[in-house]
Amino acid sequence: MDIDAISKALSNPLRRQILQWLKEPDHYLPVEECGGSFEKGVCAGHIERLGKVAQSTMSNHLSVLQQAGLIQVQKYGQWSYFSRNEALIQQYIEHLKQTL
Amino acid sequence: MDIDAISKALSNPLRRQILQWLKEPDHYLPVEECGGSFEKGVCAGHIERLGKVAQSTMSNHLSVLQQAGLIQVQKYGQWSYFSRNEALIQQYIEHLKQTL
DNA sequence: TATGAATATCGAAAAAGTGCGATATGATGT
DNA sequence: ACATCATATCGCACTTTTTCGATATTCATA
Repeated sequence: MDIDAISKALSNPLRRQILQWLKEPDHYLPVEECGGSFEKGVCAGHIERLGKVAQSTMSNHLSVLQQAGLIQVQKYGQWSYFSRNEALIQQYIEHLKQTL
Repeated sequence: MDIDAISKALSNPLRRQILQWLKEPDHYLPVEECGGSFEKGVCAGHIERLGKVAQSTMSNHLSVLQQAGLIQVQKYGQWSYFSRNEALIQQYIEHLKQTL
């Protein structure tokens, strides 16, 4: 668990927002467009439409979250499905409870 | 509770370290030099000696932590005694548990 | 009042983060 | 093969963060 990478990833408001979107995608996104379910995660394009930034910017934020381990990617064809790494998120909160 | 200010404050490794030092000052600092106890907190000079950065740099980090509300200052004469704001720290962890 | 000690603030330089458009990559469909 | 769509990466500008030395402030004391 890379505390520094996680802390930095969480220091950006849009990246925190992305984690919220991924938590309950059906509250924010039309499930029909995502293969009928969010089981595999949410594809980058949908997240991009929610955050009002350029495609390359969003791609970069997703990459930062991924490198910190907070989200995972599964690729199906030309789509990238992002989902939260709940285990790591819990582990990080637990770490804060112990050390912060 | 300013989530953004707290997140940014915690995104720096030295500032996280400072919070640890303040958590158990007697593990790191000589209590004799601090008026016989750490009840009021720890004075800036002691923290400066632990972190190997310039005095102005440390002063700035302490200021960032303070503006986020994570630590408090009490001034006695020419000394500034810093201590953790445990209530806010707990509140922040609780917030993460709910929203992250 | 002059000196020193503890801390804060200022100004500048370097480093890191953020954002965008353009381009590249890689899969899909015609 | 070619055009298209989804996503990633590149190059660059802009902003913010980090750090430092120098200076200011504030209090204590000779």
